[in-house]
Amino acid sequence: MTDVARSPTRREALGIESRQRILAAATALMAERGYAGTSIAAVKKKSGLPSGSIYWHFENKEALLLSVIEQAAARWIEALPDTESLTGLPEERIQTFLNAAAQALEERPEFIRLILLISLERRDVDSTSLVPIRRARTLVRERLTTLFGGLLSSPDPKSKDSVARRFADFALMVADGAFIAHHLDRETTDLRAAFDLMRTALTVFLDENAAAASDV
Amino acid sequence: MTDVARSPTRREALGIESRQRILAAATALMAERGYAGTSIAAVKKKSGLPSGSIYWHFENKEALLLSVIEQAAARWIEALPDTESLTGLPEERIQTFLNAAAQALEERPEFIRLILLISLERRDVDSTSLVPIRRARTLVRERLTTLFGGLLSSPDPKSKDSVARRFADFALMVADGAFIAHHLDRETTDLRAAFDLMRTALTVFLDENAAAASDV
Amino acid sequence: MTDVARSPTRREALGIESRQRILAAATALMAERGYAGTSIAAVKKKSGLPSGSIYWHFENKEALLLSVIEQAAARWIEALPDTESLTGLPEERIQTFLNAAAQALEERPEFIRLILLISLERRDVDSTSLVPIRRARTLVRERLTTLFGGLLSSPDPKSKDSVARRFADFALMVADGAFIAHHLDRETTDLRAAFDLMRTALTVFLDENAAAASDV
Amino acid sequence: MTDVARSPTRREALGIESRQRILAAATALMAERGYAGTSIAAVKKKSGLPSGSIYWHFENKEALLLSVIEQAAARWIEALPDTESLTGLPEERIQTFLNAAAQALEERPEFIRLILLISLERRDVDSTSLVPIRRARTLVRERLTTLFGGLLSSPDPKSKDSVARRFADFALMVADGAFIAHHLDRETTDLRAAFDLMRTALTVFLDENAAAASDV
DNA sequence: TATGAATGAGCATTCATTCAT
DNA sequence: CATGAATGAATGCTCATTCAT
Repeated sequence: MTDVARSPTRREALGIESRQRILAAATALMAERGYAGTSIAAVKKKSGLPSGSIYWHFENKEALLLSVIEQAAARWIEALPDTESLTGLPEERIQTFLNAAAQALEERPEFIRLILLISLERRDVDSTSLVPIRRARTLVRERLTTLFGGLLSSPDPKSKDSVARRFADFALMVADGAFIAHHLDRETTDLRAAFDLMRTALTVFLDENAAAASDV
Repeated sequence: MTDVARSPTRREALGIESRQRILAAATALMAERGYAGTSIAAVKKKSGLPSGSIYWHFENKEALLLSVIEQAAARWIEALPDTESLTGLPEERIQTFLNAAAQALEERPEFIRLILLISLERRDVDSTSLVPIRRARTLVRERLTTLFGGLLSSPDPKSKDSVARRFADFALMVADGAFIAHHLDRETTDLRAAFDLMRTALTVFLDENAAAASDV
Repeated sequence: MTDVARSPTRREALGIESRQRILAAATALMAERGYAGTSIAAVKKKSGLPSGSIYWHFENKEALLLSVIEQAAARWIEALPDTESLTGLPEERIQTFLNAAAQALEERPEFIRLILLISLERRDVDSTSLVPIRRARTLVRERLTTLFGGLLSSPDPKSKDSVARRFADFALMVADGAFIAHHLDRETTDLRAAFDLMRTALTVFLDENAAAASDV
Repeated sequence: MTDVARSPTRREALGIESRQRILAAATALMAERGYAGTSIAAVKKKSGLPSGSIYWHFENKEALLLSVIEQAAARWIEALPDTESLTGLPEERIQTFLNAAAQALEERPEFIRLILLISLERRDVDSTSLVPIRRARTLVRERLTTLFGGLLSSPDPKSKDSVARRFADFALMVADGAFIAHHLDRETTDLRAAFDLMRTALTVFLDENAAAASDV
């Protein structure tokens, strides 16, 4: 008896849609005003579903937040290009990856906004909501580490990985910082220029690394 | 003996101290839990002063937030070294400045935390609280621009300023991003390493700029 | 069996009863102490229902006041006899009507008390609550005008209506004034005597009118 | 040793003026919004004097109300003509008196408004504030009784007084009712017409009384 | 005589949550 | 699966009043 994925009944499908509507409303509100600033009444109003339904689908407000973050984190990861799909010269691969990241930042700022806001707001209150956030960030860092590792030319795999990791951390920092700058000083900030500068920096690091490696 | 600027009476001095106690409590709480997450009851409990007194010193919660931010922004600026006090070679100056910035980040993280949290949380609610934040950031950016301008060697002052400004933006981004990384992935993040990487990047940019300038 | 106007479920019936309990408590309190003098806590205590329930049934205190007034106005009108039901000689009809009015005043003074108090207290604050009051008074004035119109004997319908209207205004004034006298100087005031005097006055007016009409 | 009314010192005069300013502000506010609807903060704002000063001049809010009412009642009585000053035929005397009353109603509605509002609002809370109100009304009723008594021609002084008293009560009722009508249905109410009607009624009563007296 | 600062009880209202249907 | 009614704790804020100066 195989576990055949039976298609949901009409009733179930309706339930799934309701859940999704609540999740979408909560995501938008929490990304805008934070967790404490988002009332169940506001979610009810925005989703169009009665508050009772919200508590049918989610145990409580905390659980709703967790689902919101999990979904947002999953989508954030989906938006980033897979490192394996990148080809060409090192500089080209970096360029492609950073372009994709900058584009994701510009087009779907709500996810990063949500992640940053919640992680700042909830750190000392309840850290369970930070788990999926950390998991997602770790995944992104690993992807970046893999990318840089593939571009470095050190003979020592251990030091290579360490250098790649440092580059990855640096890239993530610039991305976060760029988002905040874009968010806070939108008029005076040129997001693309910042990513260009980062690309230059990373390319230079790579070149230095290549030179150091050939010295050996 | 003219009656200029009479010193405050005992009662007035007490009032000033009360105000300061409320402000300190509110700053700590809002930096930790955000604006919406900080209740007046919590401020009352933490400051030890009755809620009526809070409303005697501040018109409402919004006004309290504004005062909190203004004080935090002022202290944040005070903590940063003045560019004029920096001496030595370009690399040394950058190093000194970044060291001071990293130290401020490590020792007094609450101010940046507050600034980032509030600017994310309140953006779409009420932007008046963002005014002192933007003012402080602009001041820091200008200080950085001056620093880099003094180290660049372009003959064209206009392009020099433009380059210095881009470097300043970049540095601020890395600083913000570093704070977030430090905050979110404390175990896996090496703040000093990130600032070292930024220093390297900036030094390389400067060298490239020097080379480009001598080409002319 | 069509599904028209289904009877309320047990829960719904309970809700209606709750609403009615709140309304009754608020009516009694507001008629006694006015709008500003009636706290939600007092309504909660008197009705026995939690404050949250009050806000479930009424949007806010203002809306509760409006409902209170609407209900009171409706009952006030119900208490007054319909002019069409009056028979007999003019003097008898007037007597019957005034008796009913005096009785209503004595038995259910709360409604007039509420109407007078609120209309004095809220005039310059928010006049929406005066709308149902004005509507009710207009209806009473029209009923009185009809009554007097039926008793007058002027050949000119226009002047007849104008005279009837003046009599109606006058009767309403004496009724209001009688209530206040009854309220303020209860010991020294004889409500029935006042209504008797009014009846005499109105009868005399009618006679004068008849004489004037026959002169033509 | 006569009780020479020494003129107040400058300091005292200032105090009297402050007291008067507070009283004026409180009168206006309480006549508009009632006692419960008038906060000390509002009196402070309207009078321009600090709340501490209000409590220096008046023991508490209740005492302030009492002073407000006493002053208002005194002025209300002052505004009415003395019955002894009235001369001429009975009808003329009534006309003069009612004209003065109607004028007072139109020109200084705040006093009646205050008296009616407070007496409705405070009846069941604290009746001490009703004492000066009752005293003032009694005085007015007596003045009216004297006026009518002088116009009546009954040989029996006891019955004469009783009739005069009934007329006085009736006149007061119409006056109060006229004020309310003027207040509530200003557009549709003709205050002068109502007073004219009352005058007619009173004159008729007097004539009837004269006829009845001569019958004896 | 006057007053600005303070106080805690009380205010109207919203909150997250429960539950009978 | 869904929902409208209910609940009482907690919210931001105003209140009448006190008191050192």
